[in-house]
Amino acid sequence: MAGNPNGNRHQIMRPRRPLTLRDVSEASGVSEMTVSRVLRGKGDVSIATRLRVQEAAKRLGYVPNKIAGSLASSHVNLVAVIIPSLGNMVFPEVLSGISEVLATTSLQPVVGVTDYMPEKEEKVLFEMLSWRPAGVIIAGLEHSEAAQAMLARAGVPVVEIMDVDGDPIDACVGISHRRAGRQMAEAIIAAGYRRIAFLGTKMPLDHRARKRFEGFTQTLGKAGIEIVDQEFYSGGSALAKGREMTQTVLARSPDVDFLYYSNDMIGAGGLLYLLDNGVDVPGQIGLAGFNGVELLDGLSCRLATMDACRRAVGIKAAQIIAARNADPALPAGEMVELTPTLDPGDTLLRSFVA
Amino acid sequence: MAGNPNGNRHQIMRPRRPLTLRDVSEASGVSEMTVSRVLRGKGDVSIATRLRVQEAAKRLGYVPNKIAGSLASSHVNLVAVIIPSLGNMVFPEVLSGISEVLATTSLQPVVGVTDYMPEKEEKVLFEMLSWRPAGVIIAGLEHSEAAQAMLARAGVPVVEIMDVDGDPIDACVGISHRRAGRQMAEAIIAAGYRRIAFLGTKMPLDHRARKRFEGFTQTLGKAGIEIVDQEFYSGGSALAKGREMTQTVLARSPDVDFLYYSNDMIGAGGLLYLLDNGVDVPGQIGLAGFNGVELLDGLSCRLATMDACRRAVGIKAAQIIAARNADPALPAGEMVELTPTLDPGDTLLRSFVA
DNA sequence: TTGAAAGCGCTAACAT
DNA sequence: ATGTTAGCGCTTTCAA
Repeated sequence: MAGNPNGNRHQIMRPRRPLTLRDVSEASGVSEMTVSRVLRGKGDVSIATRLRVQEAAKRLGYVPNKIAGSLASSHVNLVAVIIPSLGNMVFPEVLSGISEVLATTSLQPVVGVTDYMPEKEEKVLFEMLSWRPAGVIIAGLEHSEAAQAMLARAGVPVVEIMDVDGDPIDACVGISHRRAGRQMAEAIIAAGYRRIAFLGTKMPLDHRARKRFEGFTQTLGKAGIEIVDQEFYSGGSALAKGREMTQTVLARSPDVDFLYYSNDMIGAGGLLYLLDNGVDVPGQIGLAGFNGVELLDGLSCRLATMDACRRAVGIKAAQIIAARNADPALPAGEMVELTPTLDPGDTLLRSFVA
Repeated sequence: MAGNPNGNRHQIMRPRRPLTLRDVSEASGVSEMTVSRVLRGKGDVSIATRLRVQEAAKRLGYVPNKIAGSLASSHVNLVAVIIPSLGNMVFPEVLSGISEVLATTSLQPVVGVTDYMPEKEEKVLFEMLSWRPAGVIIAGLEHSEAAQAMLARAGVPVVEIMDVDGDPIDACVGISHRRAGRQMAEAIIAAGYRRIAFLGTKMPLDHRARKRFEGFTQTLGKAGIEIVDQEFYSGGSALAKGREMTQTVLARSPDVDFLYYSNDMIGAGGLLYLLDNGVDVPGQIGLAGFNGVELLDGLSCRLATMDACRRAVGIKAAQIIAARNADPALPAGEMVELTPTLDPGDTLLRSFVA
């Protein structure tokens, strides 16, 4: 420092090899073991050594190698989160609940996306398990046999989320989509609608939408009502698709009085279409979607919907992982069924009965 | 198998220790090394041994340990992707471009979210670098000094995305937001609007929105026009916020004739508000947003916008990482500026001049 | 409070 | 085509 006539040449050539604990050890004159203790904040280290080590680590720009650390300690702070998609607003909200909780722990979420494809789910799961995560949060209860076997053998907490209609491998947090479909059917019937159409995603891929549909038609059936028409879609902008599908259904079945959509975005598209065409909503035609997508707050007319408790699901799932991680002796198989609330918005006539 | 009178008791007790290569080796009677070769598909292994090993691995349910593998080979197939948010439609689309390209390689994206907070970015980056990823894709050109130092020292390809207005550390893929702001200003002026307001996110956090704003006001200034009013927001549903902000601005500055929004969602909220209130769009008031959010296709009136080339950015960034990963001798510092296209939609009067 | 030795589960490099 | 040896960079365990 004092009087060091170092010229202003370029920085010292950096070694292109990543720094190791040993580099910090040599730079600070402290054993590797003690450096490791300082950097992890474990064990008793004198304040003096601690400072020397920290200074050296910072000066060198040392970034610990978690690969080596995890191998040595057989502890990985990663939680695998496997979801079908990031392209709609539903899973990002689950994620945000998960992140929020894990941020209070030493755990970190790692996200894998399956695009609703079982083979891809299997692949992503295998890939993630090969990093030996501390836990797995995975959407849905339907998985290939291989995937189920992997989850069962993983030896870490597994939380299946979003759905409770089925047999969980371990823990489970979600809502009953069958019940949600039934509840919506009841509300629609109570409001006096009778000629009801269903508009949804192509469903073999989306088990939750399928279960809602099943619960829905089942309850209608008990009331002696049959779906008047149905229409399915796959790709594209959901809003535009909702418009198209609605137009198609109305052309084919001009006498429908209710449209039940498998998600809010296509529902909103349908709503906009009807309003543009001067249809009396909810007098002539009522509508309902599913999810409680906050994104749509701000439409001139609020679509009836049912909240899927997405954030709450993420929070609870992460809490289970965190708790079991902190205390592996905790019992497995926790089951949490959340209760979605029906929001009639402006597109579902209020019924006279409660 | 034949004649084995095993009762139907529960499955064999599974050892709660994860399986290792050694287990597969013993089960198949093949050396660990050869098992390793089979499982990685590297090196010459006779078809017979290959089959024996694969059978054993599948039967046992062996999942390789990438932690050990990566440590031994010092190759990690992870690409760190660091973005500000998953809650709007912009970054998921970038991600999908990245995934699409990486899916054709052995690399895998791992996503970290910063919530537009520099400290969090630093933390997430440190955390991800400690897994020694094969590359880093990170949004923006503005990072804390510490973050810049980490990126520069990481020893792997770094691609800064979404923005080209600044000094990249290594490679860079994006659009010029200053230019985008200027271009939009030119179009608005050409269309004859003069009393222009700006409505946006609170900007210190969002450098790209800030740069658009700067380019925008700069070009207006050259034409002797000053922003009539401005309004900023932070949380909440963007659509609803767009409504609110628009109402606020109109109340405060009833004579505005153009509203420039920092993103499409709030722009759409504003548009819906104006239409609900019978304002003549784009005659009395014109509007424009930014991003080219496909989600909004399906609104009765198409908002003028500018495509941020999100998918293309993701694709190009991933290609750079993949190429440099395949051939580390490739030159660093590649710079790709994409050209956004202005879509006047239905909310920006066509100008007479080209 | 600090250090030395052993090894986590796998793969590179070198046999054979 | 297959096996053997020596680590990868860290942490655990034990000793001082």
